[in-house]
Amino acid sequence: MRKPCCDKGGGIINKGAWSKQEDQKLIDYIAVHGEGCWRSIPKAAGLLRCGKSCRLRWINYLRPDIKRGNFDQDEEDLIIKLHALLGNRWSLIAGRLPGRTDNEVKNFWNSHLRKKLIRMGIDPNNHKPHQHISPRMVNSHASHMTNSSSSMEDTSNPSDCNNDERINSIDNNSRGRIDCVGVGGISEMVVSCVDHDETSSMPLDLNLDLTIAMSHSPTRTQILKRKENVESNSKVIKIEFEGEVEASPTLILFN
DNA sequence: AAGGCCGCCAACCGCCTTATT
DNA sequence: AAATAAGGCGGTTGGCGGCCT
Repeated sequence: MRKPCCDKGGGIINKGAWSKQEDQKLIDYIAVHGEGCWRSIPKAAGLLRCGKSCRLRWINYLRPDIKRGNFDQDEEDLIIKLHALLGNRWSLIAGRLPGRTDNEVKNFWNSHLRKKLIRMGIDPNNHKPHQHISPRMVNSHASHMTNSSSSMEDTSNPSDCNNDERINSIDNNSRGRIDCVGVGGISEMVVSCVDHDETSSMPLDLNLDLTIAMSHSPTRTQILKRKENVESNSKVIKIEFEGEVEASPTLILFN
């Protein structure tokens, strides 16, 4: 059997903020040996930390490919929309934002986006408008969220009024299907539930595999093609780009 | 200038899943 | 197949800095 991750017995384990020396030791060690068995890294690198702490420090702060600084409008929009689809699955959401970590996305959501949605009259938990907010206001909210990058936005689309209903349906019905519909590219994400008994008490288990292949050209992204596989009880949805359309790569899903 | 308040964010904690024996 | 360690994830906390009174 394996030994415990952290030596809770007697060894002295540092906690709290990392010093520059500790950071450097971890960087140096991983530069030579790569990421590997986190449990053995502290001892091997000469750190008085537990393996989990080393992993967290590396993943959230020291990794060279981390994109630091403010979130741009595209990223903000994407987080809001992915949160509507996935809920608090921060690692999944962060996976769609190159260079961002789950911790960073989570913090950004809790400190900025949640409050922003509340100010707009949107319940950040279910992305539904509060009772006193009219559907018109929701439309203007949707418009605001995408106007930075979407040239295909059409707030007069009556389907927009039902957007939050769809979002809610995937939150409450785990084994859902995402349909991409629209004219001239993907104009909206339609979430409908399939293979799920409304009356069952099955726990939420959103099994989505949103595989996105980027266009070879940075300025031209491609229309989504949806593939569906049925694996066990859940739908796995793979999304690839096919054909070309002018749009922001990160927002192609939601134009 | 000092103290209080608030927001941000790095880090910890504990639970769940996956891998290993 | 069962037990257990390791990894991964999301919720929460605590320290720090900036702003306000």
